[in-house]
Amino acid sequence: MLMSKLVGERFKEKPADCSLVSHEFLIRGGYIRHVTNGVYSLMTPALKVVQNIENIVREEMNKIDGQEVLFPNIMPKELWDESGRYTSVGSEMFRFVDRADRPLVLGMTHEEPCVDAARASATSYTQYPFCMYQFQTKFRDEPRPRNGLIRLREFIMKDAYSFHTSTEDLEQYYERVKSAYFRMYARMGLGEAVCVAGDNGMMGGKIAHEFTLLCPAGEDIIAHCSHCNYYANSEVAVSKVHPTGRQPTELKELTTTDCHTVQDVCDLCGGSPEYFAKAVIYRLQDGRHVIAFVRGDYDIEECKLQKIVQSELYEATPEFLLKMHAGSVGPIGLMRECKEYIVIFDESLREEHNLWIGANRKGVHLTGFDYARDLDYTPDFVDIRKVKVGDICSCGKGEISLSKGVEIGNIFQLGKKYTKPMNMTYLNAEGVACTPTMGCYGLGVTRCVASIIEVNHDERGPIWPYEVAPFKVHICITNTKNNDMLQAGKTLHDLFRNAGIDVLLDERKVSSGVQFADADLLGAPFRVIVGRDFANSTLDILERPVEVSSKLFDFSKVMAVRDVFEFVQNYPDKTL
RNA sequence: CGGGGUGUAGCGCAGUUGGCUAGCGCACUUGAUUUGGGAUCAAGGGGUCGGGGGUUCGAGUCCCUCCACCCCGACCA
Repeated sequence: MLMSKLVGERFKEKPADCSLVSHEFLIRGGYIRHVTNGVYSLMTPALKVVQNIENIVREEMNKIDGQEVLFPNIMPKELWDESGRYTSVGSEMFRFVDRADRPLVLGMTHEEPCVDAARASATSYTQYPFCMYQFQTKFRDEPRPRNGLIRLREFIMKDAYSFHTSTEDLEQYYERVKSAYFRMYARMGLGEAVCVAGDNGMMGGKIAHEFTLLCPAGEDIIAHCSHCNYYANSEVAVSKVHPTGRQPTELKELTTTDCHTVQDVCDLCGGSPEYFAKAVIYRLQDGRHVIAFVRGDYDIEECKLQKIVQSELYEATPEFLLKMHAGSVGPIGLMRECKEYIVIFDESLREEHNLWIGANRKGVHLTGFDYARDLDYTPDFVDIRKVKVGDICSCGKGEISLSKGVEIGNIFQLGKKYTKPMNMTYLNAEGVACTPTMGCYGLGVTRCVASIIEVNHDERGPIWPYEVAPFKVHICITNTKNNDMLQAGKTLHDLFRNAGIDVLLDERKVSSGVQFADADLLGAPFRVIVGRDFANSTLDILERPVEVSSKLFDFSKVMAVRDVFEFVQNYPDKTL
């Protein structure tokens, strides 16, 4: 490829509105072009990275017996009615009608067409297990796309679906996929990715893991243990609390006029947040409210609470807050459950015997609360809190710390969530009709492009790992008026191109500074410079980003060009 | 969906209480001099000022309305 013909502008200035380096370099390097909210055109360099990632993923999926397919993007409403997701997923799905007013959807994930295809033919247990996968554009009407290729409304994903005749078989395959994922990420330069326990979200099923790249650009919070190998998304992360060890005492009243928060009461009365049973109130789908008590130094993890109450959570109504004396809500006098509300206690309160609570009267709190003595029922303590730095890991030995992470893949054990409602069955060895169990495995290809840059760059641009690099070799000719130099560059270019190695030749009549800056943005792992040392019959070869490692090659004979070629081809670390 | 903001050349921006032919930097074209880290000089090309409507002798500027995009939040495999 000739640099003068490469479509896509490169910029010197950092564009406004780029808070991530990957976003900045993708725009500045001419990799992507913004089209509309959360939608980009992928120019040649970006598409080459996508294709290189796809090739890695394809190889690894084939190694675990995946078969590549392509499901459609346009699907009829009826198919999504079968699984119940036409109504359950909400406005994240793009919906439209055709000329005959038939309702259609754009694919945001492909369990439905996959089950539809599989159920037609996989009717005998002898055909199991099997796995189908595809690379497909997904459409999701995200509330807030952002950060370049990290969060898009239209993006490329590898999604895979496996079918099994037993849970054990699914679990075994699940582990094979896990290993394959680690191999894929290592090959594409995301070797630091970790596998974390995750939420199953809209996919359903019980067991779910996410592959997460721990880096500051991430939008997820990942908890991990300093001792064991525990990693979990904070949405589902569990921990043990340090009990305060405070001793039982009598109930006493505190006057807390104008106190609205735990901190207000602490400031006025000298307490500490962990003394409190704090009330957090949400409204439920059925119109009732949930009053969730958690120790004052913790916050509610809404994802966990939603699962406990089996409902979405909404903001509490002002009427209810007024009636309950929000700011002074406490457990004494509340029923466990009634027509208006339900009460839930977090585990962090189980060991506490001298809690500060609201008195359910404006401007009054109580100290010395002991649920065993002061409630006429024993609460069911459940885990609804966000883990916190310094918590004890469930292993009992390590401490929890929190990091940001980008979710670059996820795997789910779906069970029969789709196969059952969609009436997929096979006959087992006894001739009995059974419902297969299913797993699904996603990997965000476009998101990986951005993630690779996040962890492989310097201040001048991306440094692509060899296997995903859009161009493996970037040849700069610093004086294109010199015909010999031009010819040497072209010879080398043709050599690489004819060997099937992606190569870029910068033969533009621009200053070397412009060439080098553009080369930095395009991030080829090797750079060959036909320049000032050409007069001494030598070429420079650089590996990004270490300019000091430049190596000079004798260029006095044509054979020496081949030396450069072989050097790059045989470079020991090129697959790193 | 709530709060805030921005729309003027490919990109980044200026444009005063309404005023004359709509400007600047980068990029682009041509010529000359440069050529190992984003060169210099000269001459050029490129605009429905987001769309529509209104006020006015006159609108990039004021009013109404619609749209798009960005940021914060809610939300979210």
